[in-house]
Amino acid sequence: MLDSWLEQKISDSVNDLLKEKGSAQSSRELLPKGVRIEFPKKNGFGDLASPVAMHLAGPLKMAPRTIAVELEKRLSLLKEISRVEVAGPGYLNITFSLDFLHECLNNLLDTARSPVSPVSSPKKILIEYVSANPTGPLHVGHGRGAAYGNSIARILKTLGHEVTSEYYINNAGNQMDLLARSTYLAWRGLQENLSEEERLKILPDGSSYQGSYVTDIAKEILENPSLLSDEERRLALAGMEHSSRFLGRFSEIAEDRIMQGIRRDLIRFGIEFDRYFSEKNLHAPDPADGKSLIDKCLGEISEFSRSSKTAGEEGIPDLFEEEGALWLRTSLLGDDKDRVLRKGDGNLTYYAADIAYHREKIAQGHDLYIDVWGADHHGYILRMQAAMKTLNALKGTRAELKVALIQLVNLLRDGKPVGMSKRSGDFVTLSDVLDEVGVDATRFLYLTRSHESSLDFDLDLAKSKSMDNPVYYVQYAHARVANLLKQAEIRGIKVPEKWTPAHLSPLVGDDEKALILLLDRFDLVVSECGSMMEVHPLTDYLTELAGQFHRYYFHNRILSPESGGEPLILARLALSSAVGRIIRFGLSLLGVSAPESM
RNA sequence: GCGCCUGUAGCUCAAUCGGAUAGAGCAACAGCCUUCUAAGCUGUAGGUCACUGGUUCGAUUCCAGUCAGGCGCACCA
Repeated sequence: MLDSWLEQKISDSVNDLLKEKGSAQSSRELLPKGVRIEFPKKNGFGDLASPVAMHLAGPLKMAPRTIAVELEKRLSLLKEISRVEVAGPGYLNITFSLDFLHECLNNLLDTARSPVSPVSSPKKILIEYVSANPTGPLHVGHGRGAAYGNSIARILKTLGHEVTSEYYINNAGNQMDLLARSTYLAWRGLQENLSEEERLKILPDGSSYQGSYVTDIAKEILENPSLLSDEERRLALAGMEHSSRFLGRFSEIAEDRIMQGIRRDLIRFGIEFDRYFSEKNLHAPDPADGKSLIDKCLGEISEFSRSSKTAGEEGIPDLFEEEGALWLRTSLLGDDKDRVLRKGDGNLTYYAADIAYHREKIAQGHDLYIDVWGADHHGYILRMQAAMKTLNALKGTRAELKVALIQLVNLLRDGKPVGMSKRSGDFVTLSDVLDEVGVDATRFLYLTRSHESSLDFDLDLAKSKSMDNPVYYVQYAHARVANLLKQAEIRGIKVPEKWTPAHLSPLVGDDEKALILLLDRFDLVVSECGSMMEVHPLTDYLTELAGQFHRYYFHNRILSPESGGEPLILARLALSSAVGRIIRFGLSLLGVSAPESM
């Protein structure tokens, strides 16, 4: 809040200066990116600093230091600022008055106000994440996408956006067929010794899903007679000749059980979706006209391609038929080649379904669509962006699509990578990791790095309850604050219902000032997370805040100061509880608990 | 071959969409518990920001090229 306040004041001063110079221009015109405010890393450069005089030097044709001195004259008149210094090539180093800092801290203590200010123009956002195929339990890679997507959603919501979250269930296509066959194979295997020949009939290319969950589902089907009809069971036992009559049932049951497991893992991980969207719904024919949503979508694009003058040019891909297939001209947007929607054999591609899915998204009228994908899908981004252009053009919408790619997770134990092969079934599931290290550490550690960097997830570190482990470091700071307030109560210290700046006036130490400045920055950190679509600035910030508080706590006897009496005790308690509040709030955005004691 | 991500201290990573002397945490070394939680704190040491050019008042940041690692390049999903 201090930064936006200062930005405004400097902007005013610049306008004032321009007016005096007889210029018709405004600060906004000369500084399209706004007045830059920096947080000096080192002491001695003021509380906040701005290089704005350097930025203005070019357009105004004046020396940066001359501009800085002019701005200094105006800024130093403000009672909120105790000192302005022109330094280096033309920096403005600003030091705030203590009264003003106390006022800011008082705002942070006011539980009626959110410590995060809302964005000026809230958007309607749909975020799709996880969307793991229902062919097996969530693994550690999915977990990272889940933690990221969920925290971004929480952050955007806190910033005042209207956020809906969605999970796309890829339950149509070959991999579901393979799952059904794998389950069927396991089910047969439980009842008889299958010949190699029979196995090959069930799984012609030999590969299958082999995790223990497949056997579990097969066992359940075997032990619960009501899952299959007598007819289905009879045909299934007879072999693959009538597979079309029973494989669908195996597929349904397997998908249902796996999705149940996925939902259970997600809830345990602190994640609930507003909606699950099933790919099957896109393929199902509408009883009214016999057409599926995909048919309708392709029909619309096809009609648009014929009738619209812009289709096929100006970066708006159109639809065309060639070599017996149906294509979208994605090469218009720099794709290596055009992409197939309906194959020569008449079957639809995954891409076609995904376009229809995004058409359904657009129909809901959001401003921004966020898709969170694994990094291995990056080749798909251009294609999807191309389809969005076409959809926007034909729908007359301006929906924006942002894709966040989540890089790989390397799971380490004893410093060595843990193998994760889905085929052999020995991969580590999210659930295993949660059993071993818990939800809090898992979520926090997933979010300590930019999603664009691959992440080493050290199981031993995650488990360790020591200072190496940032999540304990941060949570411990919160527990310390809670304990201080409890101790104060035990000692009969009465904490006021509502704090006022007068309560805070004893806070004059350098470390106290620094803590207030750091607390004040929280607002900006969260808003940056939102605009950059990154979560790790928040985990970094919380670690820094916790560290600064631990140091403060160590060096200052909060409940029994050397001197200063009750007013100082109260003031320090106020500062501590502000720290507690911000840590609690920040952890909640990460989906991590803030314990009262540890 | 083409595309995307990454290259910063011994290790894992930051660096506020071009700014001041590039910062943390581990690990190493030297210290601090009669106290509101030592799950903590203090100090020392550690760097050719992969390399080479370019853009400008200024580059770890932007551009081009080179090298290295990861991932992806289907009428699969």
